[in-house]
Amino acid sequence: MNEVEKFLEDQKVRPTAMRILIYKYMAQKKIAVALTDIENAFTKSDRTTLYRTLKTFEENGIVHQIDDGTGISKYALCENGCNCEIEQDLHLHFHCSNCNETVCLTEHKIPHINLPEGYLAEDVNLVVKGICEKCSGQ
Amino acid sequence: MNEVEKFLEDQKVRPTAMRILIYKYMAQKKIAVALTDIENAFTKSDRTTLYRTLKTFEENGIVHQIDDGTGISKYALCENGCNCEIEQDLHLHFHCSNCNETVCLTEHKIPHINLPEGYLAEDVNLVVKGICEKCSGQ
DNA sequence: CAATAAATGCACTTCCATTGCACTAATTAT
DNA sequence: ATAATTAGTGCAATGGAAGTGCATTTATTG
Repeated sequence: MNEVEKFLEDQKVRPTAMRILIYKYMAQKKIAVALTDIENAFTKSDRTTLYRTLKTFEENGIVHQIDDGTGISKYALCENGCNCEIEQDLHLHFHCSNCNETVCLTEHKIPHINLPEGYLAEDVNLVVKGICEKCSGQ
Repeated sequence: MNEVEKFLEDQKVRPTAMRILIYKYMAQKKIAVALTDIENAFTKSDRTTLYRTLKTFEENGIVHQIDDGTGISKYALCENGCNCEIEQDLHLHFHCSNCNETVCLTEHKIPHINLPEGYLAEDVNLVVKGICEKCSGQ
Protein backbone atom coordinates (compact mmCIF):
# COMPACT_ATOMS: atom_id res chain seq x y z
CA MET A 1 0.00 0.00 0.00
CA ASN A 2 1.46 3.29 -1.04
CA GLU A 3 1.80 6.50 0.90
CA VAL A 4 -1.25 8.30 -0.40
CA GLU A 5 -3.49 5.37 0.37
CA LYS A 6 -2.16 5.17 3.86
CA PHE A 7 -2.61 8.86 4.37
CA LEU A 8 -6.21 8.78 3.22
CA GLU A 9 -6.97 5.92 5.53
CA ASP A 10 -5.40 7.79 8.41
CA GLN A 11 -7.84 10.59 7.67
CA LYS A 12 -10.72 8.10 7.72
CA VAL A 13 -11.30 8.39 4.00
CA ARG A 14 -11.54 5.21 2.01
CA PRO A 15 -8.83 5.30 -0.61
CA THR A 16 -10.70 4.66 -3.81
CA ALA A 17 -8.96 4.89 -7.16
CA MET A 18 -10.57 8.23 -7.90
CA ARG A 19 -9.71 9.73 -4.55
CA ILE A 20 -6.11 8.72 -4.88
CA LEU A 21 -5.92 10.31 -8.31
CA ILE A 22 -7.52 13.52 -7.13
CA TYR A 23 -5.23 13.68 -4.16
CA LYS A 24 -2.16 13.20 -6.33
CA TYR A 25 -3.42 15.77 -8.78
CA MET A 26 -3.79 18.35 -6.04
CA ALA A 27 -0.45 17.46 -4.52
CA GLN A 28 1.31 17.99 -7.81
CA LYS A 29 -0.38 21.34 -8.41
CA LYS A 30 1.14 24.05 -6.32
CA ILE A 31 -1.90 26.26 -6.48
CA ALA A 32 -5.48 26.06 -5.30
CA VAL A 33 -7.75 24.29 -7.75
CA ALA A 34 -11.38 24.75 -8.69
CA LEU A 35 -13.80 21.93 -9.24
CA THR A 36 -13.72 22.78 -12.93
CA ASP A 37 -9.96 22.28 -13.03
CA ILE A 38 -10.29 18.81 -11.65
CA GLU A 39 -13.16 18.15 -13.99
CA ASN A 40 -10.99 19.05 -16.95
CA ALA A 41 -8.20 16.87 -15.70
CA PHE A 42 -10.45 13.84 -15.22
CA THR A 43 -12.95 13.94 -18.02
CA LYS A 44 -13.72 10.28 -17.53
CA SER A 45 -15.16 10.88 -14.11
CA ASP A 46 -18.34 12.68 -13.25
CA ARG A 47 -18.50 16.15 -11.85
CA THR A 48 -20.61 14.99 -8.93
CA THR A 49 -18.05 12.45 -7.89
CA LEU A 50 -15.31 15.04 -7.98
CA TYR A 51 -17.50 17.48 -6.11
CA ARG A 52 -18.29 15.02 -3.38
CA THR A 53 -14.71 13.88 -3.18
CA LEU A 54 -13.68 17.42 -2.40
CA LYS A 55 -16.39 17.69 0.22
CA THR A 56 -15.26 14.44 1.78
CA PHE A 57 -11.67 15.63 1.76
CA GLU A 58 -12.73 18.86 3.34
CA GLU A 59 -14.72 17.19 6.10
CA ASN A 60 -11.75 15.06 6.95
CA GLY A 61 -9.14 17.76 7.05
CA ILE A 62 -7.40 16.79 3.82
CA VAL A 63 -8.18 19.96 1.91
CA HIS A 64 -9.49 23.37 2.83
CA GLN A 65 -11.87 25.39 0.77
CA ILE A 66 -10.78 28.83 -0.29
CA ASP A 67 -12.97 31.75 -1.13
CA ASP A 68 -10.63 33.94 -3.13
CA GLY A 69 -13.24 36.46 -4.11
CA THR A 70 -13.65 35.23 -7.67
CA GLY A 71 -16.92 33.58 -6.78
CA ILE A 72 -15.48 30.19 -7.62
CA SER A 73 -14.59 27.89 -4.77
CA LYS A 74 -11.02 26.71 -4.75
CA TYR A 75 -9.48 23.90 -2.80
CA ALA A 76 -5.97 23.26 -1.61
CA LEU A 77 -4.36 20.45 0.32
CA CYS A 78 -3.83 21.16 3.95
CA GLU A 79 -0.18 21.15 4.82
CA ASN A 80 0.86 19.06 7.76
CA GLY A 81 -0.14 21.14 10.70
CA CYS A 82 -2.54 23.21 8.62
CA ASN A 83 -5.22 22.94 11.28
CA CYS A 84 -7.65 25.04 9.32
CA GLU A 85 -10.03 24.62 12.23
CA ILE A 86 -7.98 26.56 14.71
CA GLU A 87 -8.20 30.26 14.17
CA GLN A 88 -4.63 30.96 15.15
CA ASP A 89 -3.26 28.76 12.42
CA LEU A 90 -5.03 30.35 9.51
CA HIS A 91 -2.89 31.46 6.64
CA LEU A 92 -3.71 34.00 4.02
CA HIS A 93 -4.45 33.47 0.35
CA PHE A 94 -3.26 35.42 -2.61
CA HIS A 95 -5.22 35.76 -5.80
CA CYS A 96 -3.43 37.01 -8.89
CA SER A 97 -5.62 39.23 -11.00
CA ASN A 98 -3.39 38.58 -13.98
CA CYS A 99 -3.04 34.80 -14.23
CA ASN A 100 -6.09 34.20 -12.09
CA GLU A 101 -4.27 31.69 -9.91
CA THR A 102 -4.73 31.44 -6.18
CA VAL A 103 -2.02 30.31 -3.82
CA CYS A 104 -1.85 29.58 -0.13
CA LEU A 105 0.78 31.63 1.58
CA THR A 106 1.06 29.11 4.35
CA GLU A 107 3.98 30.75 6.01
CA HIS A 108 2.04 33.98 6.39
CA LYS A 109 -0.23 33.66 9.38
CA ILE A 110 -3.11 36.04 9.79
CA PRO A 111 -2.39 38.56 12.50
CA HIS A 112 -4.64 38.64 15.52
CA ILE A 113 -7.66 40.85 14.91
CA ASN A 114 -9.09 42.96 17.68
CA LEU A 115 -12.84 43.06 17.57
CA PRO A 116 -15.23 45.39 19.35
CA GLU A 117 -16.76 44.32 22.65
CA GLY A 118 -19.22 41.48 22.28
CA TYR A 119 -17.95 40.11 19.00
CA LEU A 120 -16.68 36.54 18.97
CA ALA A 121 -14.41 35.41 16.15
CA GLU A 122 -14.73 31.87 14.88
CA ASP A 123 -13.06 32.11 11.55
CA VAL A 124 -11.00 34.59 9.58
CA ASN A 125 -10.63 34.85 5.85
CA LEU A 126 -7.95 37.08 4.43
CA VAL A 127 -7.42 37.33 0.70
CA VAL A 128 -4.93 39.63 -0.92
CA LYS A 129 -5.52 40.39 -4.56
CA GLY A 130 -2.75 41.62 -6.81
CA ILE A 131 0.05 40.39 -9.03
CA CYS A 132 1.87 37.21 -8.15
CA GLU A 133 5.61 36.78 -8.40
CA LYS A 134 5.33 34.83 -11.65
CA CYS A 135 3.37 37.63 -13.29
CA SER A 136 5.31 40.52 -11.83
CA GLY A 137 8.32 39.09 -13.62
CA GLN A 138 10.55 38.35 -10.68
CA MET B 1 -33.69 69.97 -2.77
CA ASN B 2 -32.94 67.70 0.14
CA GLU B 3 -29.65 66.40 1.43
CA VAL B 4 -29.67 63.01 -0.22
CA GLU B 5 -30.37 64.50 -3.61
CA LYS B 6 -27.55 66.93 -3.21
CA PHE B 7 -25.21 64.20 -2.10
CA LEU B 8 -26.02 62.02 -5.09
CA GLU B 9 -25.46 64.90 -7.46
CA ASP B 10 -22.13 65.59 -5.82
CA GLN B 11 -21.20 62.03 -6.61
CA LYS B 12 -22.25 62.54 -10.24
CA VAL B 13 -25.27 60.31 -9.90
CA ARG B 14 -28.58 61.61 -11.09
CA PRO B 15 -30.95 61.57 -8.14
CA THR B 16 -33.91 59.63 -9.47
CA ALA B 17 -36.76 58.70 -7.17
CA MET B 18 -35.61 55.11 -7.01
CA ARG B 19 -32.02 55.97 -6.26
CA ILE B 20 -33.02 58.27 -3.45
CA LEU B 21 -35.17 55.55 -1.94
CA ILE B 22 -32.44 52.97 -2.21
CA TYR B 23 -29.93 55.33 -0.69
CA LYS B 24 -32.22 56.10 2.22
CA TYR B 25 -32.95 52.43 2.69
CA MET B 26 -29.27 51.64 2.95
CA ALA B 27 -28.60 54.59 5.21
CA GLN B 28 -31.28 53.49 7.62
CA LYS B 29 -29.99 49.93 7.71
CA LYS B 30 -26.88 49.66 9.80
CA ILE B 31 -25.74 46.50 8.11
CA ALA B 32 -24.62 45.49 4.65
CA VAL B 33 -27.49 44.56 2.35
CA ALA B 34 -27.85 42.07 -0.45
CA LEU B 35 -29.59 42.74 -3.71
CA THR B 36 -32.34 40.41 -2.53
CA ASP B 37 -32.90 42.52 0.57
CA ILE B 38 -33.45 45.60 -1.53
CA GLU B 39 -35.61 43.61 -3.88
CA ASN B 40 -37.85 42.57 -1.01
CA ALA B 41 -38.04 46.11 0.25
CA PHE B 42 -39.03 47.52 -3.12
CA THR B 43 -41.22 44.95 -4.76
CA LYS B 44 -42.59 47.55 -7.11
CA SER B 45 -39.27 48.04 -8.78
CA ASP B 46 -37.44 45.62 -11.00
CA ARG B 47 -34.45 43.60 -9.90
CA THR B 48 -32.40 44.87 -12.82
CA THR B 49 -32.97 48.47 -11.83
CA LEU B 50 -31.90 47.76 -8.29
CA TYR B 51 -28.93 45.79 -9.53
CA ARG B 52 -27.79 48.57 -11.81
CA THR B 53 -28.41 51.18 -9.17
CA LEU B 54 -26.01 49.39 -6.88
CA LYS B 55 -23.44 49.17 -9.66
CA THR B 56 -23.84 52.86 -10.36
CA PHE B 57 -23.48 53.64 -6.67
CA GLU B 58 -20.40 51.49 -6.52
CA GLU B 59 -18.78 53.11 -9.53
CA ASN B 60 -19.30 56.51 -7.99
CA GLY B 61 -17.99 55.76 -4.54
CA ILE B 62 -21.34 55.75 -2.81
CA VAL B 63 -21.33 52.13 -1.75
CA HIS B 64 -18.75 49.40 -1.62
CA GLN B 65 -19.35 45.80 -2.43
CA ILE B 66 -18.60 43.24 0.23
CA ASP B 67 -17.74 39.63 -0.24
CA ASP B 68 -18.49 38.19 3.16
CA GLY B 69 -17.95 34.58 2.19
CA THR B 70 -21.61 33.67 1.98
CA GLY B 71 -21.46 33.75 -1.79
CA ILE B 72 -23.97 36.58 -1.87
CA SER B 73 -22.70 40.05 -2.65
CA LYS B 74 -23.49 42.63 -0.03
CA TYR B 75 -23.32 46.37 -0.27
CA ALA B 76 -22.81 49.06 2.31
CA LEU B 77 -22.68 52.82 2.14
CA CYS B 78 -19.22 54.25 2.20
CA GLU B 79 -18.66 56.40 5.23
CA ASN B 80 -17.20 59.81 4.62
CA GLY B 81 -13.55 59.14 4.04
CA CYS B 82 -14.17 55.49 3.29
CA ASN B 83 -11.87 55.61 0.29
CA CYS B 84 -12.43 51.99 -0.54
CA GLU B 85 -10.00 52.47 -3.40
CA ILE B 86 -6.95 53.08 -1.30
CA GLU B 87 -5.57 49.93 0.20
CA GLN B 88 -4.50 51.52 3.44
CA ASP B 89 -7.98 52.64 4.25
CA LEU B 90 -9.69 49.30 3.96
CA HIS B 91 -11.70 48.21 6.91
CA LEU B 92 -12.68 44.71 7.84
CA HIS B 93 -16.08 43.08 7.71
CA PHE B 94 -17.75 40.85 10.20
CA HIS B 95 -20.23 38.18 9.28
CA CYS B 96 -22.39 36.72 12.01
CA SER B 97 -23.00 33.02 11.52
CA ASN B 98 -26.02 33.23 13.79
CA CYS B 99 -28.12 36.10 12.46
CA ASN B 100 -26.39 36.04 9.10
CA GLU B 101 -25.85 39.78 9.14
CA THR B 102 -22.73 41.46 7.86
CA VAL B 103 -21.40 44.70 9.29
CA CYS B 104 -18.58 47.02 8.38
CA LEU B 105 -16.19 47.54 11.23
CA THR B 106 -15.06 50.81 9.81
CA GLU B 107 -12.93 51.74 12.74
CA HIS B 108 -10.91 48.56 12.37
CA LYS B 109 -8.39 49.05 9.62
CA ILE B 110 -6.71 46.07 8.06
CA PRO B 111 -3.14 45.74 9.26
CA HIS B 112 -0.37 45.92 6.74
CA ILE B 113 0.33 42.53 5.20
CA ASN B 114 3.84 41.45 4.38
CA LEU B 115 3.98 39.45 1.19
CA PRO B 116 6.79 37.32 -0.19
CA GLU B 117 9.23 38.83 -2.65
CA GLY B 118 7.66 39.59 -6.01
CA TYR B 119 4.06 39.78 -4.88
CA LEU B 120 2.24 43.05 -5.39
CA ALA B 121 -0.89 43.77 -3.38
CA GLU B 122 -3.71 45.70 -5.02
CA ASP B 123 -6.59 44.88 -2.78
CA VAL B 124 -7.20 43.17 0.54
CA ASN B 125 -10.34 41.50 1.76
CA LEU B 126 -10.58 40.53 5.40
CA VAL B 127 -13.71 38.93 6.75
CA VAL B 128 -14.12 37.69 10.28
CA LYS B 129 -16.86 35.16 10.83
CA GLY B 130 -18.34 34.58 14.25
CA ILE B 131 -21.02 35.81 16.60
CA CYS B 132 -21.94 39.47 16.61
CA GLU B 133 -22.56 41.48 19.74
CA LYS B 134 -26.33 41.30 19.27
CA CYS B 135 -26.27 37.52 19.13
CA SER B 136 -23.66 36.97 21.80
CA GLY B 137 -26.07 38.68 24.18
CA GLN B 138 -23.97 41.63 25.21
C1' DC C 1 -40.95 71.13 -29.04
C1' DA C 2 -37.78 67.94 -31.09
C1' DA C 3 -33.66 65.29 -30.48
C1' DT C 4 -30.76 62.94 -27.53
C1' DA C 5 -29.30 60.56 -23.59
C1' DA C 6 -30.19 58.19 -19.35
C1' DA C 7 -32.99 55.14 -16.56
C1' DT C 8 -36.11 51.46 -16.14
C1' DG C 9 -38.53 46.93 -16.98
C1' DC C 10 -38.90 42.45 -19.05
C1' DA C 11 -37.10 38.30 -20.76
C1' DC C 12 -33.55 35.54 -21.12
C1' DT C 13 -28.93 33.42 -20.47
C1' DT C 14 -25.05 31.66 -18.01
C1' DC C 15 -22.50 29.69 -14.50
C1' DC C 16 -21.61 27.21 -10.59
C1' DA C 17 -23.25 24.77 -6.51
C1' DT C 18 -26.08 21.29 -4.97
C1' DT C 19 -29.46 17.35 -4.66
C1' DG C 20 -32.30 13.03 -5.77
C1' DC C 21 -32.21 8.79 -7.42
C1' DA C 22 -30.57 4.72 -9.55
C1' DC C 23 -26.71 1.75 -10.03
C1' DT C 24 -22.29 -0.37 -8.85
C1' DA C 25 -18.54 -1.64 -5.84
C1' DA C 26 -16.91 -2.72 -1.48
C1' DT C 27 -17.45 -4.17 3.35
C1' DT C 28 -19.53 -6.70 7.10
C1' DA C 29 -22.44 -10.19 9.15
C1' DT C 30 -24.29 -14.69 8.92
C1' DA D 1 -18.84 -17.96 0.58
C1' DT D 2 -22.87 -15.50 0.13
C1' DA D 3 -26.38 -12.36 1.51
C1' DA D 4 -27.19 -7.90 3.55
C1' DT D 5 -25.68 -3.47 4.24
C1' DT D 6 -23.13 0.54 3.49
C1' DA D 7 -20.28 3.56 0.65
C1' DG D 8 -19.11 5.46 -3.79
C1' DT D 9 -20.24 6.79 -8.46
C1' DG D 10 -22.88 8.58 -12.52
C1' DC D 11 -26.73 10.85 -14.66
C1' DA D 12 -30.22 14.18 -14.70
C1' DA D 13 -32.22 17.91 -12.92
C1' DT D 14 -32.83 21.97 -9.90
C1' DG D 15 -31.79 26.38 -7.70
C1' DG D 16 -29.79 30.77 -6.89
C1' DA D 17 -27.47 34.60 -8.10
C1' DA D 18 -25.09 37.47 -11.56
C1' DG D 19 -25.24 39.45 -15.72
C1' DT D 20 -26.92 41.01 -20.71
C1' DG D 21 -29.87 42.64 -24.77
C1' DC D 22 -33.41 45.14 -26.14
C1' DA D 23 -37.63 47.77 -26.01
C1' DT D 24 -39.86 51.44 -23.48
C1' DT D 25 -40.26 55.25 -20.63
C1' DT D 26 -38.50 59.37 -18.47
C1' DA D 27 -35.50 63.19 -18.19
C1' DT D 28 -32.25 66.56 -20.23
C1' DT D 29 -30.59 69.62 -23.69
C1' DG D 30 -30.46 72.10 -28.04
